[in-house]
Amino acid sequence: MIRDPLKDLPGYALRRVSVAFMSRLAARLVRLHLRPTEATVLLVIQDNPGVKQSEIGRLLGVVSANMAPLVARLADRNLIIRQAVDGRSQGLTLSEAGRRTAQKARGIMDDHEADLIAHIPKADCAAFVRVLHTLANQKDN
Amino acid sequence: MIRDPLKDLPGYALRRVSVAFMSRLAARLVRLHLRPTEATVLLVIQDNPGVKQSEIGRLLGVVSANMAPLVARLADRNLIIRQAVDGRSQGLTLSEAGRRTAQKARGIMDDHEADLIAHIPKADCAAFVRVLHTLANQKDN
DNA sequence: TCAAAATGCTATACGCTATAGTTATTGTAG
DNA sequence: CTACAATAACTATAGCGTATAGCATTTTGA
Repeated sequence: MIRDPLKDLPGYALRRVSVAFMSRLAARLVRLHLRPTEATVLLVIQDNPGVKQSEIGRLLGVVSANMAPLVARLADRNLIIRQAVDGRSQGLTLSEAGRRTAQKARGIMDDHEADLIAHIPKADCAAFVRVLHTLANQKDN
Repeated sequence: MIRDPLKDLPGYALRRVSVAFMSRLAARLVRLHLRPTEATVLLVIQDNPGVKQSEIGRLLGVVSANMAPLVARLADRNLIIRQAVDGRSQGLTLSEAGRRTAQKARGIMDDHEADLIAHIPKADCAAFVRVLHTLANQKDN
């Protein structure tokens, strides 16, 4: 057995857990031909009809350069509808197909979150979630 | 303010925290011209002189196809030395320069981990670390 | 001894991230 | 009202970590 110098680094464990978690989520979403980020964008639009893609980007921490092709893909698949709200920005809404897909995506993501929770010892779960939210809501750059 | 349907998903928070954490680590390591994975590989070699790259890959969860160019880069920079242990595998050791770099990398990573810990409310820190290790050591694929 | 496993490798692709730079529109301060 | 700054959407490009497929060689073990 070889020594593991990263054994005791919480940050490294965080990274490993996140990667594994994300890859499982991606595997579940292939059924809908959605990438994880695409799915999250669909959910945001579902909850905020008429939202602008720049607003979604700010919320999710996705720069506009990456929002553009992402939104274009969803529009090309007729999952969302773009309607100009003024000369430079468009409001995004789910199409009928988009609503169905978003609903399924929500189910998948909820299941996936439930799986995560299920693997956490009950006694520590609340603290764990609390810390994650603390860290996530820190203006960490 | 727009609604955030991901607000209450711990898994999503996990992902965001991990990404932010990694990007800060990467920023700190540019000084050594090391990527995060390269730094972790250096540390593993430092702690396990003569280790084979296949062993490192298994430990860190990096497939051999990705270990090959990674190790080649470190060797090209004369940070590590490859010595054949048999016809197909090589033992990896740090060079003098590699030892210096690994030492600095360890310092950076320790500081980085300390920063993470510092941002966690003390009361929940132990539980948080416990959960991370639980999740990390689950056979999650 | 011979087939299976292991090792290192190339080529290639995907997903998320980022920066730089463009065009057009809107907002605002003088 | 004009000039300048900010906003929005976008293209092009790149870096990093991840993955699969396939290959040549060597070692192992039934």
